[in-house]
Amino acid sequence: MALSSRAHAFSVESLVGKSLKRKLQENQEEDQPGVTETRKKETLEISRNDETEEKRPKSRILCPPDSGHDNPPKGTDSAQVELQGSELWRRFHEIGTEMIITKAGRRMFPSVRVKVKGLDPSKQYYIAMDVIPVDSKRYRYVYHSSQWMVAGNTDHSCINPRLYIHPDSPCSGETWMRQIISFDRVKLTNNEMDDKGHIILQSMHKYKPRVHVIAQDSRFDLCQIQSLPADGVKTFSFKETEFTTVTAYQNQQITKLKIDRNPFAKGFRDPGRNRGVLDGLLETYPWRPSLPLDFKTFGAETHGGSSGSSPITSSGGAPSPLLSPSCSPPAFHVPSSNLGLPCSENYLHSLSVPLCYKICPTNILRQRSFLFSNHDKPGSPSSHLLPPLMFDVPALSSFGTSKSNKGQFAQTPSPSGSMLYGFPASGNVFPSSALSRETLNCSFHHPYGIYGYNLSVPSHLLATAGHFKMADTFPSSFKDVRCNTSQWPSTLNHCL
Amino acid sequence: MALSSRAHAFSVESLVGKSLKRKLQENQEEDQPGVTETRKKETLEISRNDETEEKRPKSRILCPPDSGHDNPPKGTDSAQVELQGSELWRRFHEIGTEMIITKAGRRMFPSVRVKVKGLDPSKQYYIAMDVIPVDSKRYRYVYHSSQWMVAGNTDHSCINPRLYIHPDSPCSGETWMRQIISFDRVKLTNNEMDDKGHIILQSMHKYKPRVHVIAQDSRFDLCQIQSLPADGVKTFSFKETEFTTVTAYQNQQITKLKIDRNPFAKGFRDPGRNRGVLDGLLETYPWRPSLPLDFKTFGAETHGGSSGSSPITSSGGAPSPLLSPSCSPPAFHVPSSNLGLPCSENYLHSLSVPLCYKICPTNILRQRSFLFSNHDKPGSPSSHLLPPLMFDVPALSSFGTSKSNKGQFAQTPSPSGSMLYGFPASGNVFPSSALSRETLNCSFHHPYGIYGYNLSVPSHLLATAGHFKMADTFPSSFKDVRCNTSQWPSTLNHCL
DNA sequence: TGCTTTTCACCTAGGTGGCAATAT
DNA sequence: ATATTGCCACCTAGGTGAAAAGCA
Repeated sequence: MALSSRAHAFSVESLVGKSLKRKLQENQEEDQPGVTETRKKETLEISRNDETEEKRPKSRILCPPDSGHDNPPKGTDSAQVELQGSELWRRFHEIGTEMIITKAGRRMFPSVRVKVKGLDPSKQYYIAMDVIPVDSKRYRYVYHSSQWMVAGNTDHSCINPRLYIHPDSPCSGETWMRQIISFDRVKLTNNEMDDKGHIILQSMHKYKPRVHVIAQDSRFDLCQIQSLPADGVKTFSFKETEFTTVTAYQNQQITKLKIDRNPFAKGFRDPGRNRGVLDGLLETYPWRPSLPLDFKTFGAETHGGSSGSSPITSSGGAPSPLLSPSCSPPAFHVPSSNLGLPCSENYLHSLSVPLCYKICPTNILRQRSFLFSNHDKPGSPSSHLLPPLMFDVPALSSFGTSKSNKGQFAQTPSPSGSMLYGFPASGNVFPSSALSRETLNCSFHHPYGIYGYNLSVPSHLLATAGHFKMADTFPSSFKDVRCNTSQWPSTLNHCL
Repeated sequence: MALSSRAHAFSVESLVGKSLKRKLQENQEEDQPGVTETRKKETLEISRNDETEEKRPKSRILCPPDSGHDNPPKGTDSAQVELQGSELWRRFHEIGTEMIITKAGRRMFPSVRVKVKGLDPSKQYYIAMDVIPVDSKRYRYVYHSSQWMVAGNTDHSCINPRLYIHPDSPCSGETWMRQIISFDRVKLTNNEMDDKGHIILQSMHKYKPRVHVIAQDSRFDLCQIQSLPADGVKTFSFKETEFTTVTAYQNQQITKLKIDRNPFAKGFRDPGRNRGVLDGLLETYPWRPSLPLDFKTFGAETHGGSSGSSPITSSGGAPSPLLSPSCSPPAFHVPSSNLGLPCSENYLHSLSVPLCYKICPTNILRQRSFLFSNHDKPGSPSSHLLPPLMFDVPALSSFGTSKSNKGQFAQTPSPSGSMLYGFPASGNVFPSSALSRETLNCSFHHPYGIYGYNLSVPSHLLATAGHFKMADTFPSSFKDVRCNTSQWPSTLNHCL
């Protein structure tokens, strides 16, 4: 790896020394062969919680700092948020996380990814992120001591931080809870005049991202609210996500870790090193249920972003078959499917993929084909891993797909696709995947529209049972095809 | 350009001859220097309408074939849909449009893009697309005659076509009408077992895309509807968008036109030809308000996709400063801004960009900063050209941006970004851009969050006036920053 | 003999850190 | 003496048609 000559001159040796010590400790934590993924996670949680606002042993779920507040929010009372990829965050945090900010805007790496629990499944929520100053100090990196030192004061009190509303907002609690909520696409800028909606920060300052869960007032139509309720907001932050803003990396350990973990920086990786290829795979496959290969290279250099591949078991509700990776590459994760198929090699970072839905192959299933609609943008782009309701809905397209469909998911780029046989309806139509499976009475042998989306697949639509009576829609003259739409809904109602 | 040897052997000469004749005609239509953009458009409309279902001279707005139907839809009665990029479609249609279908799914080129009028601005609509058979024939391309011949019959009556719901759905009529509604990301497949939501077609058949405007029943909460109303659907189709499905191009004129017009096929363009570079620019800048350079190369080969650069004036409401290109490259268009700045060279095809909003630079504007929310995913990815409500909202960030912001828009990739100072609210909060401008009392000198999105920016959120009282949100101890959210909404209500 | 599938080079589009030039 | 900016090579990710191979 090419290192900044300046940084090299001052701190290489001390940094490397430090780094190695930490690695040894981490290996002890993370690389015990007999420890289950979950137990490893818990171990990490406990140690991590030493730094978080609220210590909850054996759980990484973080209660908001303002819980029990005088004006208790409605609809978010029991909300819990857990940081995903906390191992990677922690590794950066131990070194002293730096985030580059540029005029044009720079993504965060790692990015903030959370899982939310305790929401009312039927309520609508906004989820948002902002970045607030950790203190009022300006910092300066001292190379010879490899430390950040206070270099002055800054008054942040008059700065209104920009709030980044997660693009899937608003969305039902159920849908939010089924997803990994990712803020991958947030960009940081030092341009005070930024007009691109990026989060504006000052360089050489310390900041901390926050996540807000905001209840949508149910009295208002989702599309007609004129203002938000005065309550119903719960805020979460994580100590390990603190970072110092820079315009160029100061600590070369940070540089090294970024290069190692961020797939977009792969070009700077040292090809001679042990990791490299396999680590890249790990980042590409942030979550893989059962391939032992994934963990082969979990040596001294791989744990941070990838050892976290240990799934996080959802604490509320049924354990999800699609679990979150501990690493937080900006990539979006393509769950292999809840059927245990391995992910194909797709780094679906800024992929735009059609929503997931599986539709009855009408040539095979001549009778009414079902389509399910999830109005809550289930395949939302930035929601990783956890398949939307859609994912279970699907169904009959598995017939005959064994040969052709494997390894094909995520080849689609479209961030837009929402495919229905009928009409979109509520995401709450099928509260459980079991229902849709039963409804469809189909067997599952293949992935069902498991497309991880990092892109904002703005689909708030979704599959619905439905069908076109083609015979009706095609008069003998095809010149003026008319869609007698009154045929649809009555049929659809059967499915909904 | 390398041509299929087979195709070449049979039909090169006749095809080229045909092609040249058409080009001459088209040049007559489109390259009269004294004719305004709008008039050119109208000329084309008239000739195009010769082929459309409903002939409406001087207007390319197409009434749906089913208007006046027994069961008149509610909420879509007056809906009108006009095809964008019809010049390009028409050029393909004259040759005999072919669309490649593959197992993995192939995009359409041109893609279907429409503009909708006559909606109730405050109502919610879904907009969807499907592809239906034009007839029940199977076709075969006869090289020596360069014609498609009937080769057999097919029974389509039992096939349920997949309906592709536009990812921005549901969305208010106002927002829909402000956008070019693009179906760029639709993919066609010949895989009957497709589980990726692509539109399934049979090769060597003729099809026609349709666009459906579907009224959302206002009695239901947008997020809680269980089924769609039995009425309120209006369907539109365009003769010039008919195409024959193929697995490999048959007519080399089609191949040539695709290569010339589709930026992704640029690698196959003949570098020695006149067009090439500048045509590429034209496709990259589908709409440019005033740069004469854009039209310099409108020679024999450029009209189809780019001559359409002539803006289409919105028939309903105030003329939009951001108009649609006639061409339909799969790219998404980055309007230079409604302020007349030229687009930077961005082919924002699968770009994911943060929503557009411009926020008061708080360092300059210390008083309450405004943030506007458009609940209707205004910067939606697939909605090209026409800026969402957001675009006007912005405001004060123009201070001091003159130097740094030019040519920067669209550098952002995030399909997700929704940036607020406060909370998202309804897209109907600011029914006109004038309002927001007045509200903000700011001058416009620069682009305001003009980000074209092709990606599904699933943002149905949006900017709202708002502010963080940082002094309140930052207790002296920054360890546990708490967001006393009760502070927000009351403030926001002032703005909403 | 057709038609389909696979693979490929060549594009678009954009996210990385390095590095030299330029501010401050 | 630092900090910032702009440009770059090098990545990821995916959309093209060509051409060869495969299939019926």
